[in-house]
Amino acid sequence: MPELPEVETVRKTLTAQVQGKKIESVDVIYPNIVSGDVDQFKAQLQGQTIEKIDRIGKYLLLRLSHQLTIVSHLRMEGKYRLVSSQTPIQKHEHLSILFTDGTQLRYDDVRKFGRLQLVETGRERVETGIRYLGYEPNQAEFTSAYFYQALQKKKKNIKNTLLDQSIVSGLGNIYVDEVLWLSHIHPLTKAQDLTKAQVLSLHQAINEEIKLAIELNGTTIRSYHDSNGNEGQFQNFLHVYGKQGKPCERCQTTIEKIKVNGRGTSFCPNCQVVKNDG
DNA sequence: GTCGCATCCTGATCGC
DNA sequence: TGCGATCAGGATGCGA
Repeated sequence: MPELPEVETVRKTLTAQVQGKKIESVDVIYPNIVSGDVDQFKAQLQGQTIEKIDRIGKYLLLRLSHQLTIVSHLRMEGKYRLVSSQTPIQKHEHLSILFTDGTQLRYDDVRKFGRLQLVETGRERVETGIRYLGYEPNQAEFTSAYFYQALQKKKKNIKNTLLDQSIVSGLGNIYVDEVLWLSHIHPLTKAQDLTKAQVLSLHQAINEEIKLAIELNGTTIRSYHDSNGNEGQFQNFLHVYGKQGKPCERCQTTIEKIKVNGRGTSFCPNCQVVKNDG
C-alpha cells in the first residue's frame, strides 16, 4: 500500500516520464475514480501541459498549465504507468491520459479506492483531503515539542492517532507498526498517556524510518510498484509488520497480531508495553 | 470537538 | 475442484 515513501518514489519516477508532456485527451473508464463532474474533468484537461509533480503527504499533485492541479491519491493499490497508445487497456486500468507524443499515462487500481480531483492550483489545501493533514516527518515544523503537545490532546490510542494523518501525515499501517516497535510503545497506549521520553523516541523513529524508506524507494509487500514497474526495497528492513508468529529481533518473544480499530496490527507483547502512568 | 465504525472494492486465502 | 465466507486497508461520512 503506498505510504509517503512509496508516493514520493512514484512522484520522482513519474516526473521523469511525463513532465512537459501536453494532454491531447482523457478517457475515464471507471467514473467513480474521479471526484466531481467527469465530463468537466476531461474537458478541462484537454490541451494542458504537465509542468511538474508535487507531493503533500500521500497525495500526488500534477501541476498543469493554466493554474490547474490534479490531486491524486493512490489509496491501497493505485499505480501509474506510461505506455504506448497502442497498448490495450488492462482489466484494472480506470483512466488514461493521451499525450500529443502518442504515449498514454494509465491509472491502474485493483480495488478502485484511489481518487483523482481537479482543482485550481492553490485551492488543494481548501477543497481536498489535504486540508486535514498535519506536518510531514522531517519537515522543520514537525518538532518533538509540537508532536508532544498535539498528542496530549488525543484520547484515542497511538496506533489510530498516527493513522489519522491530522498530527503527522504520510504514515500508513506498515510504518506505524514499525515506528511503534522501534519506540517500544504498545499500539493500544492512549496517545495522551505517552511520556515525553516516549514521544521523543517516537518522533526520532518516525523521522529516521521515513527518511530511510524514501532512500530505499519504499516498501513492496504485495502490489506496490513505481511508475517504472520497479519494487521498493524497504520490506527487507521491516521488524514487525507481517512478522506475526516469528520471534522479536530484540527479545525473541513471538510477535502477535491484533486488530486495532479494524486495522491489522503487529507488535511484540514483551518489549512494547502499555504505559499509563504518563 | 472527538471518537468509533461502516462504507467503498476486489483479489487472495481459507474451510468445507 | 469448486464454492462461499472472510480478510486486507486509507480516507470519508455519519452517528454517538
